[in-house]
Amino acid sequence: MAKELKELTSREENYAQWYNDLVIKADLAENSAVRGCMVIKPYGYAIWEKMQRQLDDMFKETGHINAYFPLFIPKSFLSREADHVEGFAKECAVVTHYRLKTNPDGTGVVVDPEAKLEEELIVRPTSETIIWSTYKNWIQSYRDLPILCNQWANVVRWEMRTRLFLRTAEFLWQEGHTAHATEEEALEEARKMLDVYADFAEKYMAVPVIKGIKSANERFAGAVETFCIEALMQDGKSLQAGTSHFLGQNFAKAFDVQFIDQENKLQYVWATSWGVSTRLIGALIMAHSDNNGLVLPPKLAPFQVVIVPIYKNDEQRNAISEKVATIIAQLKAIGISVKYDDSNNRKPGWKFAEYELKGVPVRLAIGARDLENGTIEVMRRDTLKKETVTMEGIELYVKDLLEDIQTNIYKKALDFRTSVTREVDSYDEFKVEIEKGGFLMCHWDGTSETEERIKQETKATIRCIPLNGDKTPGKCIVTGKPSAQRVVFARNY
RNA sequence: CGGAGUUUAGCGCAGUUGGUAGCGCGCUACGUUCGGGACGUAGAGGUCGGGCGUUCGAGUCGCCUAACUCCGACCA
Repeated sequence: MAKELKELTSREENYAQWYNDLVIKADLAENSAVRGCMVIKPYGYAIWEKMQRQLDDMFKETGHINAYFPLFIPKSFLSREADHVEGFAKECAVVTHYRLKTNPDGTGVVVDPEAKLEEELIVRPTSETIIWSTYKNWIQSYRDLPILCNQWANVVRWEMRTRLFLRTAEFLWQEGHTAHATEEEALEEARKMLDVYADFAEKYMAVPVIKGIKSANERFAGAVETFCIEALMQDGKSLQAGTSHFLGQNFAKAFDVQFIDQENKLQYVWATSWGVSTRLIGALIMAHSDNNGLVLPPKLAPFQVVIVPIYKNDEQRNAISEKVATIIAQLKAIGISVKYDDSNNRKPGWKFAEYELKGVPVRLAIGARDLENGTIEVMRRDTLKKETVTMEGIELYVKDLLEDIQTNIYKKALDFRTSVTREVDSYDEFKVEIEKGGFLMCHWDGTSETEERIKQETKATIRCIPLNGDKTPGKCIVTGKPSAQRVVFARNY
C-alpha cells in the first residue's frame, strides 16, 4: 500500500485544506498575480479540455451550434431586465477608459483621463443581455426559430472570497442560449439540457447527481424556473454542478424580441440558458479523491495509464523500453491514452507516489524480473490494489480495468451519498442532523420565508426540489403547513 | 466588507536581549544507486513583501501600506 504523503493535509484533519493542497500539489492550478483569479496549469487544463470535448459533442448531438459573443457588454443592457441586474450588479467589473499613457514623471503608465468611455462597458458576468440584443436582429418569423447556440467563454464575477476552481473571479464555462416559438418547446429544451448535464456528470465524471428545480431564493436572476444538478461532496456538503434555466419571455420582453407566428401574429420569443463551468473540476476532485491525492475517472483523466520502468542500468532500460513500445502501441490501438515515464532523474518509488497524487487511473510497472517472466505489475488508483499479470493481452486487461474503475468510483460515490441521505421530519432533529452533513430530505411549505429562516438558523438551504423520487405529501418541518413533496436540504459550496 | 494569521533562496520554514542571514526539500555537476518518495561529494541561488521612521547599526523595534491564507457576511 502507498504511504500517505507527508505534505498533503488529510481529509479528516481539515477537508478545506486538503482540497487546497491537492489542487496545488497535483499541479492543477495556482493562484495568480491578480486577486481571485487562477492560473489553470496544463494538467488541470487537460481535464477541462476532456470535459469540453465531451460536452461539446453532446451539445452538437442535441442540435446545438457554437458561436461567440463579446466579452464587453454596454452598461445600459444590464439594466434592461430588473431581476437580472439585481442579481449581478454587485459583482461586475467595469471598463471606464480605453487608453493608457506614460506617466508624466516617466514612471510607468497611468489611465489617460482624456480617454473616458462615453458608455461604460461591463465585463460579462453572463451573456443573456448581449445575446438577446443580438437575437433581436436574427429573429423575425417563426421560420427563424429555434436558435440553438452555445458559446465557450470566460466570465467575470467579482467575488469577495475565492477558492481555486470552486469560486474564482474569472472562470471558464459554456453558456447555451436558445430561442423558441413556444413555451413548451423552451421548457423541453431546458429539461433536455439538464439531462445532458446529468448524463455527463454520472457517465463521465462518475459523480451521481440529483436533478431538481431551484426554490425561488436560489433561482437565477431573470429566470422563470431554474433546473439544476446537485452533487454531494465527501465532506457532506452539496455542490451545484450545473444549471439550466427556463427564462420565459423575460429577456425577449426586455430586448423586444418578437416574431410573426404561423397565424401572422406578433409574439415574444421563449428562451433558455444553461451552463457548466470549470467548477466541475472542483466537483471532480472533491467527489473521488483521497489522502494519497487525486482519483480521476478514466474517461476524464489526461492520461489513463502511466508506465514506470524499473531498471538498474542502461541495458535493462533499453530492453524494457523496447517491450514497453509494443505495449504502448497495443494500448493506443484500442483508444487508451498512456504516458511512459522513463525519466532517469526520479526513482520508481517517487514516480509511483507522484502519479498517485495526480490520480492516474492505472499504473503499469515493468522491470527486469517481469521481462524474464513475461509479466507486468498493474496498480489501480481507486483501490490502490496491485497485482502481477501476464504481459500477453495486457491491453484488454487494462481496458476492462479502466471500465471497472469508472464504474467503481461512481458506485462508491453513490453509496456514500445514499449513506448520508436521510429523511428528517422535525425541525429539532433537522438542527442536529444538518451538523453531520449530507442530504436531508424534508417537507417544506414552499415559502421563501421558511427557507430563509432555516438558512439563518442552520446555514442550510434547499438545494433543489427533486424531479424524480418520492412525491408523497406531508407537513413542513418548521411550520407544519402542507407540503407536496420532500425537498433536498444541505449546506453547500 | 468585518475578525484572525502569514509574508526571509524556486518551495516549506528557523532566525534569541537589535550586531550585517541559516536549515530541509528542490536545482547544477560527478559518482554509487534504482521492485514504494535513495545516498555521498562539490556547487549555484537572498533588494528578509513595499515605504517611512527610531538607532552608530534593523530580518528583529514603531508607524503606514500591499498581497496572500483561514474564519464570517455575500455568491455559480
